[in-house]
Amino acid sequence: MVDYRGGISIGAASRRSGVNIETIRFYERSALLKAPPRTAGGHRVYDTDGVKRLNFVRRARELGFTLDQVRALLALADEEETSCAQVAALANDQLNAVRGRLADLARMETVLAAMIERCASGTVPACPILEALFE
Amino acid sequence: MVDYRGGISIGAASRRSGVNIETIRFYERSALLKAPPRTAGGHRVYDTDGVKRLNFVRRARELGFTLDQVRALLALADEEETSCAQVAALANDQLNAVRGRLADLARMETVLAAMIERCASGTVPACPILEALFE
DNA sequence: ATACAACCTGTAGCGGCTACAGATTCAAGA
DNA sequence: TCTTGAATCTGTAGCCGCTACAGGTTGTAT
Repeated sequence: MVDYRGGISIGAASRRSGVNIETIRFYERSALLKAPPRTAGGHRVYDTDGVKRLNFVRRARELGFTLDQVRALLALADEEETSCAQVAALANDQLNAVRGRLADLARMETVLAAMIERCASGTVPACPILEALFE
Repeated sequence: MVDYRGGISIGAASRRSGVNIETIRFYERSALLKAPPRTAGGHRVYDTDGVKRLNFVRRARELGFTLDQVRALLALADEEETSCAQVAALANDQLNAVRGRLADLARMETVLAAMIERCASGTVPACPILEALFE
């Protein structure tokens, strides 16, 4: 009864942030999030700030930032004078990485579509897809 | 001198196929490739067919097929009557997966670019990127 | 014969989770 | 208050697709 007062359980924090319970614990182990206070019985207690951070991590992850980058972003967010330039630099790196992957996938799409097209249209003896892979 | 005759070493096969030596051994362990014959001393010996298969795997991987899919493709390639339809089905699955990932990345690109744009243009008090991540 | 590159096996690590097992604690009803 | 049953706890292992060792053995050129 002297429990969770004010705060919420990890399950509730998970529901509110959209971050899996196991993942929250994993983030804590990975020093991505600092360990929250505990109830007398040892259960983690989260407050609104904790949930905010979980949301932050989830959104950053959805944008493809690595855990290292998220750690860096969180550190910057915690500084007194937020240096927007450093944040923008990280975001720019990530934008470039995303664009690189987009280009890769676009190439893959083109090749796959062409292979399937060739397969559907022709009445070739051997499978043109396998042929293409063997070259 | 009774070695490698006809065939080539794993290093040569690696160079010719563009597949890392360690990765070749990993593929063998993963039952993706069957174990090649050995020299008297135990070194792997590859022939042109082996190199062909390595190239096949590399190309399939470059198109984003999982190792399970590559295994399936190789199995289909080894059948007497190659059922092109099954191959095409696998390729289609992969095309859909690629398109899904493309859509995800496109979304990520849009959001990142918008965040950076906002950061560059405005002379806002707090960093707009961090704000956006915190929402 | 010697040197040294290339190869061998086995194991462990990466990132980013996810999935247990087995023990404990919490909250609600009787 | 007692009892259930859900939620939480820790610790460990697994997933994919490699990559990187360590420590030992072969292959080849001089």
